[in-house]
Amino acid sequence: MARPDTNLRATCLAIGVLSERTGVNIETTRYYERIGLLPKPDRTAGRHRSYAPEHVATLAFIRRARELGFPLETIRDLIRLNAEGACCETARDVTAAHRRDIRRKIADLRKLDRALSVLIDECHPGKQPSCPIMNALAARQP
Amino acid sequence: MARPDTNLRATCLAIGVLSERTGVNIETTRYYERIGLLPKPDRTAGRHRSYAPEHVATLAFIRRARELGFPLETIRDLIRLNAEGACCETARDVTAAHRRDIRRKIADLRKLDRALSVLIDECHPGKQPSCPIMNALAARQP
DNA sequence: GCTACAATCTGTAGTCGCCACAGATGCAAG
DNA sequence: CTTGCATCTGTGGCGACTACAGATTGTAGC
Repeated sequence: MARPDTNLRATCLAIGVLSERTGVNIETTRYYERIGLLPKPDRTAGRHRSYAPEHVATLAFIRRARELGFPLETIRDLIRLNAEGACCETARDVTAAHRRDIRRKIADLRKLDRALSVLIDECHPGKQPSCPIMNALAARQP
Repeated sequence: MARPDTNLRATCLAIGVLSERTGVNIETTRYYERIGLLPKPDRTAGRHRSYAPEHVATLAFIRRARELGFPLETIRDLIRLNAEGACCETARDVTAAHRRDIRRKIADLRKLDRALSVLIDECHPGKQPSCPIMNALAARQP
């Protein structure tokens, strides 16, 4: 009748197992706890952390959000929203704002790409008296 | 005959003037010196930094390279290359490598953009029982 | 020369999101 | 009981700055 995980302890995980299961580095997990992103787990008699299933869920949540590039402070908000439920609109807004950030970064990087490409295209090693790339960097007056 | 800047001191700049002229923050300029990117300038009797024209040129070089997104360690190499002259091929290689980095970052960000867009498109606030964004983040098993 | 006030000085700590280490414990198997 | 791995705490590093605090120095007006 009583299955093994009727015992609460049995479902709890050491930090190493948690790490493997979620793909989050041990040190990173402790870091998340330190900054208050992951709740403090119970401890064993010897002060080792003992993670309950909800910790696994939260850490996996954090990992997936990180994979989507959300900053930790935003993830903090998302976790709160998720706990509150009924958050679809806000979640959408937060995600859309994040996508705007990403797109801004892409635009910035594309500008760099174009500028670098111009320099590279101008540069024909061995066929010019001076290097266009170095000239651009060392330009007297822009 | 003797023009004002026959006097060497006259062409030297305080850090504030250097900062304005190159557009590099004062603190940043000192930081570049600390990490050995910008050579240490002479000092006045009162230990204030006194920058010669070559410092202006180097700092302007650094600034332009930073605007192109080169990391400081690469800029260190570029400065050395520039001082050595006859560097066109290497400069081109360094720039091309940097462009590859930029393009990799763009590709990564575009992946994020697409993933976020899928979530945003799936999310229609008020028309669904649960939020697709939150479901994706809190997914039981990926 | 004196007095304000601005500029500069040094040194340190904070940012973001981790990762790595040292040295001390804890724990489980043989 | 010992061996050897896991975990503990605390600290410092990364990149590229920025922001102070508190002490000097430089300079302009009087």
